[in-house]
Amino acid sequence: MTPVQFYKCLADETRAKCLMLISHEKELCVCELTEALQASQPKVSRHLAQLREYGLLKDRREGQWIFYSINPALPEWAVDVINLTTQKNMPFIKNNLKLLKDFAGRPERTQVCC
Amino acid sequence: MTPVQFYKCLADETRAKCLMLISHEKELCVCELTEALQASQPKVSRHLAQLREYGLLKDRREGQWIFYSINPALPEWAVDVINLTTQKNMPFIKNNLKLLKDFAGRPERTQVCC
DNA sequence: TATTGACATACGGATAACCATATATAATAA
DNA sequence: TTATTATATATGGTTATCCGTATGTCAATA
Repeated sequence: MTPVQFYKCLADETRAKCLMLISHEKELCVCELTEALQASQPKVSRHLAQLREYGLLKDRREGQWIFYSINPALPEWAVDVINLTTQKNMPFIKNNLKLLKDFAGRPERTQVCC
Repeated sequence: MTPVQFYKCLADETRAKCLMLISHEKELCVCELTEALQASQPKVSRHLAQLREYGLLKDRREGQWIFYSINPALPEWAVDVINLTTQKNMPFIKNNLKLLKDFAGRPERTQVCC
């Protein structure tokens, strides 16, 4: 993983917000992100697939849902960059967090994350 | 400056290496970066202009040379990201630092940087 | 003032990135 | 087994990004 590959993953609004929301919420499924971003399902899914392929996210299935979280195998500096970006740019995802909070269809988690 | 705008600046090898080399050396001129990156002058100049326009770099003229350094007006989190990336990815710029060190045509600095 | 060296910018053309739409898969429920 | 819900992938078109080449600008010097 070169720095350039890593930053290409962050250089798109959909991907950046997915990472920041997941960094903030620890774990989110595709439909939650679709709602929070007000984006189409294939669009969100495609970007999540890219983040998984590049090793930034990991996924786990629970019933019909697939939950995404930050890949613990990611280099420490990259995790630090994601968390720092999230903490210092909360206004960037403020509206998305509200949409997520107001989303009625959020699935129950039976397993605790991490 | 949104996080996405910032990371688009880092999502290109030429720009990422320019930022990392400047982060490491404090200040570099265009001809030094052109040599270190083994790239064409217009290519380097164009990317530096973009980094300046987005507020990541500042420039100062000294005679014929234009020296670029990290813009002190940049948000702290962004400076931290650049420095962290540089410190934790030295192998990525190792060859470029050697080319810079071996470059015979480096200009003298009459002013001290920063 | 003419020349040289350092740097910036303008202009196409090539490539990569992104998106909407349609369709496929996988689990669950009827 | 059929239908439904959640998610993934494939296809083609559009836009953005990047680059090489040519040229312009500015300062120093002859």
